[in-house]
Amino acid sequence: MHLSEQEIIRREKLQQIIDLGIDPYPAPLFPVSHTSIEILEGYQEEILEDGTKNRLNFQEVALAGRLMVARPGGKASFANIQDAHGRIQIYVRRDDICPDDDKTLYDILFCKLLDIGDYIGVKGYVFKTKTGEVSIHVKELTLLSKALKPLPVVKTDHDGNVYDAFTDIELRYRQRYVDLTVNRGIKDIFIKRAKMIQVIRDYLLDHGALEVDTPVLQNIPGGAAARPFITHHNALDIPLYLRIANELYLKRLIVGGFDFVFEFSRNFRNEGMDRTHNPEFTVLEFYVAYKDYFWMMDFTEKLLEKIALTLYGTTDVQVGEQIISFKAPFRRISILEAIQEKTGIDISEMDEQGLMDVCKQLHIETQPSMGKGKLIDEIFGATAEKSFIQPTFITDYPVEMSPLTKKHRSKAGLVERFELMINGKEVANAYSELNDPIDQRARFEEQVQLMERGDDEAMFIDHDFLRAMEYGMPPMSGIGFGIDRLAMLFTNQSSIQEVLFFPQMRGEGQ
RNA sequence: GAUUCCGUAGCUCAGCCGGUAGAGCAAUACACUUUUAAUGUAUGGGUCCUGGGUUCGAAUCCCAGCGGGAUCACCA
Repeated sequence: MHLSEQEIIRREKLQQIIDLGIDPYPAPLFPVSHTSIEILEGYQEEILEDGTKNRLNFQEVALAGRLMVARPGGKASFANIQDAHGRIQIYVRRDDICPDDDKTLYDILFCKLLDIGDYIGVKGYVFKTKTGEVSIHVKELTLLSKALKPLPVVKTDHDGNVYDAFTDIELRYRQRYVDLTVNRGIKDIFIKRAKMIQVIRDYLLDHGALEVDTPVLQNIPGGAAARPFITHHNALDIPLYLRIANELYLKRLIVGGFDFVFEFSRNFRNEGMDRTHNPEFTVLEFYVAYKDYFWMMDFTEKLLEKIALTLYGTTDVQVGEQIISFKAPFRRISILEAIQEKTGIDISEMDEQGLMDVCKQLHIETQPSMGKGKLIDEIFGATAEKSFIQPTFITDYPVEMSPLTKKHRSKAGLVERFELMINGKEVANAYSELNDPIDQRARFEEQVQLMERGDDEAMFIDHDFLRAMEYGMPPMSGIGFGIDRLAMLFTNQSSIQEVLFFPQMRGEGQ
């Protein structure tokens, strides 16, 4: 193993610590009593008539964290420790932590052998220094874990200027632990993401939903049009697929008598990666019996409004250069109207050849395998999709590209489906779900024909799913939310990798 | 997958019309004994992504590969 000079020095220090009889990785718990932020926000003192200060709280505290900045001196030192919530200054006086003649703990351990990144625990009382900084006067100091690699040292001055930030994107993603440790604001992105998910979960639970788990390993990868990852079960000697969606399983549960189920589903798709696609990603799907897609639009816009209000206290959220308003209700427009609005072309009565001609006219590439539905989707994607910045429900898609969706109650050739577009991207996809088993079987068979025409993303027939439907499936509406995309919106990030702790990377090839 | 840019010390970067490497922070030592990105002086630290090629000589030019970013295409 190749070690840098600094790593060698730290290993030597580690040995010296051991030689002093100090365990660099002690086992006993450290009784943390407060967090940095509790102290920084809660410290109180009063100034007496004679001008002296009287500390009112935090007479005994115990904190643990990483040593991040040290300004050692001969008899007293200042340093910062960083815990999960922030940084706080500590004041270490030699004669306090070494009350006897033996000053080793201060002179050697603290001044010589501790490094940036080491975990320490301190006990003492809180005071305000003469420069006005709330600090911990340390009475007792414990090494909790020695760090053998040097962290990047990122410094911020009082004007908020950052010096020597750890910015290499590849290193930040590969060593997210370092990114989280040294770069301010990274944790906040993930905390916001977690809060967003919590708001959604609470909202669903408040409306009577049941959170469920369904298989990740599936015999038939159903519920979406996508290329799956394939794996193999040794004992059964069968191929298994990592799920591309959980839709068909949640619907089986509705058949079984639940009326509102949801799952945060990690899905896997063996397709390209870019700043909005990771091979594994999270989709929230939920299904509600006896509802239709109009109900789902109402429910969805209220949910998003609630997320915005909870995270930001307002419905207006800054996303890139845009201010996005999550104030319900959202605009609703059918896909055919949207295309007409953006291009002036009315394609509602066109057949496959007519659509092909429109594509040619608009310089959109087509494949012979594309059916009518796919062509309409291509036209929408090329001409209209990106222009929907404010939340908009695009409704009433062609039946060909929606094999799991109920036929529209009044518009022939269309289905009761909507996609929610925000900032030019699809965030959610929902239907009045198809529950007619005869129709469902026919739709699957059309998918088989598409597959034979060369569409490698057409759906497989799931006979068990059809069987379930034949037992009777109540009418319902369902939706899938791209949780990562939603997290990008609500944290103002333009790359999916910034909202995933560990985005997919190639091997480092050691 | 295509195009394009990038890969130099622990971190951030300079050096790139070829002459075998520099800065700041970090580290080490000494001095100073202190506050708040940054005290001073000195020192150490590099398979310049990897492998080939051109050349007397390659971090620098050429080719291939590996890894990453951006844009485009497909997909959520």
